[in-house]
Amino acid sequence: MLKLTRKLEYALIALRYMQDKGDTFISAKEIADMYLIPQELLAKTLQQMVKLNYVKAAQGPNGGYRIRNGLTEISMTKFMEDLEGPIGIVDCNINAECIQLDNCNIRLPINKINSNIREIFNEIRVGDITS
Amino acid sequence: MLKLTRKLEYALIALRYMQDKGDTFISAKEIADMYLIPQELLAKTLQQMVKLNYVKAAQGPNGGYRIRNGLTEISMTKFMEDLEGPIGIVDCNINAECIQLDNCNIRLPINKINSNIREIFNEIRVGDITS
DNA sequence: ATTAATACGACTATAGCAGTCGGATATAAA
DNA sequence: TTTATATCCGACTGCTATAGTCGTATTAAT
Repeated sequence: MLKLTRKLEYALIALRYMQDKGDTFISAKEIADMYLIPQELLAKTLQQMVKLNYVKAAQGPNGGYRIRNGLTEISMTKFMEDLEGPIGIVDCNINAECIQLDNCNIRLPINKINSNIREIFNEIRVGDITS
Repeated sequence: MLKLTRKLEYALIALRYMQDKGDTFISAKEIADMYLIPQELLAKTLQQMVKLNYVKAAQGPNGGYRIRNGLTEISMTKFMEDLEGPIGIVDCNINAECIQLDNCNIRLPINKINSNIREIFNEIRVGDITS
């Protein structure tokens, strides 16, 4: 219950590591070996972050990934939702295809809680974790 | 990501319904029919809440469940953890069997976030949802 | 007795997540 | 110009927590 995904964990670990390394390109392999993360999975995650313009990639030998400038300023809500889709502690927060809907007797307070959680992550920046 | 379990949803829906009905015993079937919830699953959840002394049960015809007095005052953190075990957005919040541990470079900030989330649910009482 | 309810353990099913594999492309260095 | 090392990307398999089902026993009102 209320778990983060591994992808998110791996992404944050990688970002923090790259952050420490400054401007040089770091390969997925290096990070995977360092933190005992499945390399393929981490690579895919990094590639997704390339598309999101979170990191920059360089191919070929001595290639790898480098963190984008200013990334640390974005909120965790944006970061998480970019990687994993909308945060919703129940399904109707996301797709609203629940057979209940109006009938549901806990909908409003649950929605409120969901907002609270998004708010928490809004106030945390990626840099708060990776620095 | 960051989902509540169905069990928890069903429990809250049931509690709210029972709350509205006052002192009479309500059968699992009645609630299940009303909210299109799998009856067996709801029944098991209610039975778990009996053990937790959250609700009182009466067997036989006209039996069912009744909400315990004062239940609405307990925190959502306690409620959720009683039903589903510890809240932990990552595994090391719970069992600490991670191969990383000291090596992990995001452990502290992630732990902090976990505390924040537990804090949110600490400040919400069950009655805030069921009343 | 019959009926309608809880009690409870064992079982199966599902789906989202985690991880793997194969092959293509790019590029730096030898 | 060949080789080695990296990203890129889609398809695939595996796993596990959650979700849901079933059977049987027990209880109690009518």
